[in-house]
Order: sequence, then structure tokens, then C-alpha cells
Amino acid sequence: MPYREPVNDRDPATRPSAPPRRKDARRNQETLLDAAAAVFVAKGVDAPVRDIAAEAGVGLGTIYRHFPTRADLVIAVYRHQIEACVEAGPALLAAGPTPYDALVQWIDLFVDFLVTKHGLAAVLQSGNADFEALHTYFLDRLVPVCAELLDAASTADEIDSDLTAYELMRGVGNLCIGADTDPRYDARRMVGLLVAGLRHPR
Amino acid sequence: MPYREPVNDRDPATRPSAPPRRKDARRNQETLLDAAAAVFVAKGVDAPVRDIAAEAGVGLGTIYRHFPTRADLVIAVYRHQIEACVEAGPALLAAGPTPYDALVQWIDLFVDFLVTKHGLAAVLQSGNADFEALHTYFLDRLVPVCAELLDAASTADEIDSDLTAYELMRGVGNLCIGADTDPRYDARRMVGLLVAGLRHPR
DNA sequence: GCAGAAACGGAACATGGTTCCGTATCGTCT
DNA sequence: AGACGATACGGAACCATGTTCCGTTTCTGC
Repeated sequence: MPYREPVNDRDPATRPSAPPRRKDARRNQETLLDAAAAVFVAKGVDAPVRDIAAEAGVGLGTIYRHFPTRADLVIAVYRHQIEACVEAGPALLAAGPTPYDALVQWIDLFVDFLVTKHGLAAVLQSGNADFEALHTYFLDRLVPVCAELLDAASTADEIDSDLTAYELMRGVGNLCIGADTDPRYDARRMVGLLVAGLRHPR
Repeated sequence: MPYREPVNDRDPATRPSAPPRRKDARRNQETLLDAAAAVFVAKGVDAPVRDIAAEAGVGLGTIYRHFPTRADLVIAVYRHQIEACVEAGPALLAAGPTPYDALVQWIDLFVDFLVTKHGLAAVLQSGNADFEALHTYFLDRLVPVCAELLDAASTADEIDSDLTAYELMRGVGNLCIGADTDPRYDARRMVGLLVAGLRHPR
């Protein structure tokens, strides 16, 4: 996975860390992201760090030099898709027929993302302190977008609830847990029900 | 798990194991359940087994003799409350004004239960294989009750959805995750939204 | 009171995240 | 090119946790 874009941001979890100066380091970082992505697909997001190191043909120390924590590795792997989601928000708002429609479509986007990543949703909400950073990153990036959509829909009087963007994101994320391993559970449908509940009853 | 009472029952997670024959064993089992309950309240359902052993003043082996697995201990601690929930279903159905009302009240009961147990909801859905038994036990006991309520409401034409009792339970359980540690997230409200979405639009 | 079954305690094992540090590699300076 | 310091690497070692094993202790029926 590409990653690296020029240094800039403040928040370490949000900022793509500056590219390593040394060529071997740069190469390893590439390799690691690719390996991690592959392992996540094959064994889920909670696959052992050692498996990722093995897949990348790299020592454990190397992983931890590049990504201080498992959560940072996960963030790095999915950063692009998250950012795509962030950018999709305003776009949908501008394009869609109504703000509420845009909100629904945006949430669908997010749910699709979550549901197609084995165990991501679970790890996102697991009280597990290891993944605090992951949780925080997702929320920091997505809540503002969600809030914008929610506000717009609210202003357009399409919505009948003072539900927080934060709560909505949490709820949606929660509903996606387990959807990837249980054919009897359809997260999209659940989220649909939840979001439908926001609509202004007319 | 206590020593094999002469074989009989099929589902080990559902059967309250027969009381141990030996007095010390009986005493220890009591002590363990109390200690576990206390530790779960203090440190959450995912507190280390060692903490529980320490609280009970007992060795690790003793815990594992009585409860083959952490999950079995958790089940034992909460069995009574689950069973109370199971019994409340038909009662509410008989008492409530309408089946849908009964369903709503029953779900409230369940949510209250989950939300007041630190980390129970999380551990319930965590893909974690360790807790498979817990997950299964909850579902085995509660899904039939939920199905009964759902059917009744459906028959009374109060509900406009072919949602499975299983899906509903999963959804509700999921929505409760993290509610105990995050003041910004109100699981009851989320569940309310979800359940409201079932109602026949009129 | 004895013998053997039943229970006990806790060391030891497996797994998984993370840290440490001696060694290897890179890039620059001369 | 050669040398040297900074950077990066590998993987053993460490810590936390669930679980297993087994030598020891405690009961209970006779």
C-alpha cells in the first residue's frame, strides 16, 4: 500500500509519518504495509504481529520501529480508505437529492468498508486498550463528516432526532461487529433500520 | 466443572452442574462465584482469572476444576439473571397491553442487564473463541423467548419486518457494547431507535 | 483410622504484544 | 575508496493471560 505523503499534520495518529530517510527502511515499510494488508485479509485484523513479520520476511523489531503499536499498523493500512470516506461526505452532500439521502449513502459506504474487513469493527470497539489509538483515529476523522451530514439533514428538516454524530457512528460501528463471520447476521439491514429511525415521521 | 455427575444432559453450558459431593468443593464453588461476581463488578467481566482466584483465596487449578473455561465461570455468575430474563418474556406477553409493548419492555430488561455488567456485551460478541460458549449460551436461552415475542407482535400486525429474533438479539447486544464506559454513548437510546424501526408504519 | 477417590495449589506451558540490545547496513565526509 | 556515526535490523527475552499438569492434601465411606 502506498502511504507516505509529505509531512505536515500534528496528531501522530492522524499524520502519515515522514518517509524514512534510509532506502532499506523505506522498502521495509512498503513491504510491511503490503504484508499486513494481505494477512488482515487472510486471517483478520487481529492476526498476530508475528504472522505479519513472517509474511513480510522481517524481524519483530522492524515492525515496531515503523509502527509503535499494532493499532498504528492497522491505521496505516486502512488510512486511505478512511480518508476516501472522509472525502466522500461533502461530495455526496453536494450531489445527492437531499441531505438525508447523502447521509444514508455515506453510512452505507462506511458500513461496506467495515463489513469487508475481518474483525475490524470488533477490534474498533473492543474495550481493549491496545486499540485505543485506532478507535480514536476513526472517530476523529469520521465524526466531523457525519456531523456535517447530520446537520444538513436536520436543517432540511428531514430528521427527527438530536442524536449526536458520535453516537450514530458508535452505533453503526457496533452494529457491524460480527457481520463478517456470521451469515445469519446482516449488519447492513440493522444499520438501515437504525438510520430509518432517524427520519422525520410524517 | 464439578466432577461429572453421572452423564445425562447434552448441553453442558445450559445445565447447572450438579453440586459437588465433597464439602470443601461445594464451599469453594460458592466462594468462587461470589469472588467472580465481585471482581466482575470491580474490574469488568474480562478481569484476569488470577484476580478471581486471588479474591477467592484459591488456586488456579481449583477454578478450572469447577469451571473448565473462563466463559463457563461467566455463565455461572450470570445464569440466574439470564433465566430471569427468559421467564420474564412470557410474563410480559401475558401482562402487557400489546405484544409489541411486551417486546419493548423485554428488550429494555435485557439491555439493562447488559449495560450494567462492565464489558459483558463486548465479550459476548468479541470474535474471541474463548467466549464462544458464553455467546452460545445467551443465544440459546434468549433467542426463543425473543422469537415468541416477535411472533406475537407480528401476528398482532404491530410489526413490519421479517427480522429474525437472532438478528434482533445480535443487534441489541452489539448496540450495548461500550455503553458502560462511555458517557457519551447511550445504548438504551440506540436500541430504542432500532426497535422503533420495527414498528408497523401506520 | 485407613485407603483411595476427589479436590487442591501453583508451577509450567502456549500465545500474543512489546522491549531491548548487539549486529548489520547506509550515507556521508574526507 | 575507506572510515565512522547514525540508522535500521533481527530476534531473544519479557510481561500478561488463559489453560494444563501433576505432586500433595483433604474427604468420606468403611
